Amino acid sequence: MTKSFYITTTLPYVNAKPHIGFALEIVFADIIARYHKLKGEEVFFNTGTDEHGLKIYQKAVEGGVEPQAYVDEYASKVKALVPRLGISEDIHFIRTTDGHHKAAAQEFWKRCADNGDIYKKIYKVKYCVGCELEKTDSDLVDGYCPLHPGKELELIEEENYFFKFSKYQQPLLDLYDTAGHDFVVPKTRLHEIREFVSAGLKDFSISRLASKMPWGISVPDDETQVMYVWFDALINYISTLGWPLHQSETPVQGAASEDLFEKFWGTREVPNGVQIAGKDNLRQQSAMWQAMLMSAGLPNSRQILIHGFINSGGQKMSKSIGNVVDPFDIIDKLVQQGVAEEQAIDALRYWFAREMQTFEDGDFTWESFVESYNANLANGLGNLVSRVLKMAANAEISNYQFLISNFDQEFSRHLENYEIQKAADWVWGKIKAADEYIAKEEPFKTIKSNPEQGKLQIQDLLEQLHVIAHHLQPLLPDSSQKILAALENITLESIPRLFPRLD
RNA sequence: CGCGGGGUAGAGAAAUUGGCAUCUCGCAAGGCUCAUAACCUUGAGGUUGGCGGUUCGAGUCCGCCCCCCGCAACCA
Repeated sequence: MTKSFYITTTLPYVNAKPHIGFALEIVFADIIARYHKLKGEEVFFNTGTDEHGLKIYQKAVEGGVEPQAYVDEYASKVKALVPRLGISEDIHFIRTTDGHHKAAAQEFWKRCADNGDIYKKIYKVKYCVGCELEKTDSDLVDGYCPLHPGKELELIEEENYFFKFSKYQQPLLDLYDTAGHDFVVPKTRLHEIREFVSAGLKDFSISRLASKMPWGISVPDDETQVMYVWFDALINYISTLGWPLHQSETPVQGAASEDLFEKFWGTREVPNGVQIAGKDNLRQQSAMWQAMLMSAGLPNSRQILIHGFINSGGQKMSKSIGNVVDPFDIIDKLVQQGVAEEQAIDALRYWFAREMQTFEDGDFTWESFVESYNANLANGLGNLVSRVLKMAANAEISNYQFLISNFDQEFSRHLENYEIQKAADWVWGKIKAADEYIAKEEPFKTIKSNPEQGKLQIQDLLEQLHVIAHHLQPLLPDSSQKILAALENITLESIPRLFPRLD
């Protein structure tokens, strides 16, 4: 039986351009998805857009458009950006305004309610008249809104539905103990969430008054309330698989036609869902969502991967500092300097994979990006491809029967553990080894003194290059294909010039 | 004493169970000419934040102190 692999990103909220952090996340997910696909597994790779909520509603109203029209426009923009990061073409893209998602969210709610985990409670919110917005305690500075420090906050009461998160404290702790040390990766995040849950859980509100915030999914059997955005958003992980198949009377456009849920999300005994998210999402992914799944009587996730943040010039990216880095600006900048678009995309993917420590924070500066590009892509990979293929063409070796086309064990182990940086390091170790081989054996000399021996050395190098290109497939989909294609039929004219040096 | 993560050449990072402090970039010298002014070799550069302890031996284990960064719940 073919193994099945499921991975999902979080869904970006559609009120702004996708952030570089999301680009990092989806590229990581894509590398992992491609790896599993190349191993012959059946892969379901999910992303999409989170489209409900107050902010979106307000933006739409400000712009004088219907919320649906507003999110349609943004969703199509996000969707269009996906191929610009070299993401697998067969990725599934779910929108939380899709009909089958809404139906799934309502069914999910019902199951939690049937299990006695949803109740109504008066909810007090602090409201800043200046901003005309609700404020949470963490928004406040010394008890005042930082934007309107003089104004007293009003206390508003409204009745909302709450989810019995507190009931799941022990079940969650049990889950962390039994699901394995790699339930949350890296371990330190598992430790963090365990500490958080141990400290005690408070029930949280999961609805809003429809009269105040109409842009959401209706609460079943209560037209006056809509679901609070992220309660519905998390459910996309399974609604994308067509859950709950048997509850949907009429097929909805975009919904899966076969029962993909068990195949990819797995069962209680063998959970199979892998989620990747930023460190800001640790609680939602590994505590709240897990409690929600338990409440609905569904299998938990298999694994949750928590990546770090990208700082800019040593500081947190923020609009007020003006140091926000847009991933598409990086690509555009490379293109302006003469790098082909696909190569620019691969260069960005390279940076995410190799220059970011997979689960730690990283720092982006254009200078260090260029430095790493020149050292590893231009001088390292690109130059090696040129010199090896040129030698082969000169020696009139036009093709060669390659021996190895499996992933190396060590490389595989790194990717199975989601250690993307270590996997990339492995490949660049091979590149270095090939350069050293050339310096040591000097096949360009041998070919003159002892043609037969020289040919063998060059074939050895072609083999090494083939191994490198094979292992680069998940990381640099375009460049690796160009190298593999060039190896098929080697001529002086067909040598690809990958990653021209930047000034 | 709220929770968690850090501090290792100029910069960024590695270092199984304690066992020669290593790698990349940058810098200096040499080599090579197949290659994208690339590639290879060698070298300079360190009190591993501080003090004390355990040990034949500590970046690693223990104690105290100093500094940095996240989180602190309905910010999606």
